[in-house]
Amino acid sequence: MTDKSTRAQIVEAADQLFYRKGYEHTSFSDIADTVQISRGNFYYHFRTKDEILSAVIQARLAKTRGMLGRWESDGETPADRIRSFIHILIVNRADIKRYGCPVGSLSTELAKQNHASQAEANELFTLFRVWLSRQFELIGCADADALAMHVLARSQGIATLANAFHDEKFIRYEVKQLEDWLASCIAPKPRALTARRGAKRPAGH
Amino acid sequence: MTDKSTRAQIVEAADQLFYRKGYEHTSFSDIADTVQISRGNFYYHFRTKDEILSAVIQARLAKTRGMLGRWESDGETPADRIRSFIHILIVNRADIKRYGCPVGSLSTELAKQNHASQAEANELFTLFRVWLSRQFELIGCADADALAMHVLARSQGIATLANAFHDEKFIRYEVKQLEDWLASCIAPKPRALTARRGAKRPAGH
DNA sequence: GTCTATACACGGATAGAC
DNA sequence: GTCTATCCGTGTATAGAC
Repeated sequence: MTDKSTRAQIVEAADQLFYRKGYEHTSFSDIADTVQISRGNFYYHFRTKDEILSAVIQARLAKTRGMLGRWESDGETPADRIRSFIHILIVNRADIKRYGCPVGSLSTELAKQNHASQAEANELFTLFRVWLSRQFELIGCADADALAMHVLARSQGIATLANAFHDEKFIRYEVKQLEDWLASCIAPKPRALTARRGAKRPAGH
Repeated sequence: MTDKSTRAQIVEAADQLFYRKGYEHTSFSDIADTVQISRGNFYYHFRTKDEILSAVIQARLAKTRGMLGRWESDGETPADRIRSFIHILIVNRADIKRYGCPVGSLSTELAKQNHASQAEANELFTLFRVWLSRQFELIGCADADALAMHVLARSQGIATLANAFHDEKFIRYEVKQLEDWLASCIAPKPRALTARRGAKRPAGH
């Protein structure tokens, strides 16, 4: 199974490079050099660069599903799980500062190129969106999806500016703000932000 | 002055294309086709692609300074001016949905490429940052710069997700949230978010 | 299954004619 | 000031040897 190993190595190397240099800015040579194979050789494993991208996205999707599953089982409460999500900004702060958010920056790049894998890449966002939305539903929030999108947007903004200004402290500060927002959001006093209509927990879907 | 006209046309075309397709993804041919000149010709106006990028950024800086100046004179209060900033998300919602934020997406792309014009591009962010910060200072907020960064980050996040999900409604919803946040932020009740220490208005700088 | 050799297209860049 | 012709590097892709 040297084949599988080489293929996996290519995907892993491409994953890193696409994140750090961007998809288009990464060349076949870049990948080949990292994996220590000749350029000609790895066309045996992938026919086109697009195929590599697709494999990379699939790998990221699988990895993300695993992570969400772990948060699901580890987190005591839905609020804890949402905090797990917010906390990745801290965990990955060094990379975010240097390369931005892997999900957001890829999505942005592919959107500009009208790339075929655009939809595939957005699945990553959707994964987080649906997962976050379910947590907010469990808490009993009315506009669970809107809240999920809000958390996603805040995270993206933090990553973008931390990257632009190369500022880790900013991440810590804004993460704190976001955590405070979450706390006030899930335990609303009489005068809540959203029109409170009690916890609606749809059965299906 | 056909020279100046052609040069201006090139910068304008490049500006559009860099925004819509990204810097690297835009080729000399793309620009030449738009301006209706041959590829060879426009080397008379610019020596390298990087020079075009630099000119584009300078043009955007000038345009932005003009816009900030207009907001400055048009807005009655600092809060009005900040609302002007937030409101560009609405004004440009169609473009943002399709191409994201011109400032953020360029900054992200250049960061990944370690491009020489990275710092130049970030000046655009700084322009907004300093301007917003001054408005918050005028209002009398303690952490004016942090608030400015917060507004910038929220805006970036909104643009990124609106672009990924091709969703204009999301922009409207989040802009409303941001405006509400601003209102609560500049007129804090006793239990304010930040440790209130009264309005500190530094004279110098 | 991995390598070398090679072909092809394209983008960036230059020289020189008009 | 604009064009054509051309060069070079490199990203992409294939064929075929080992």
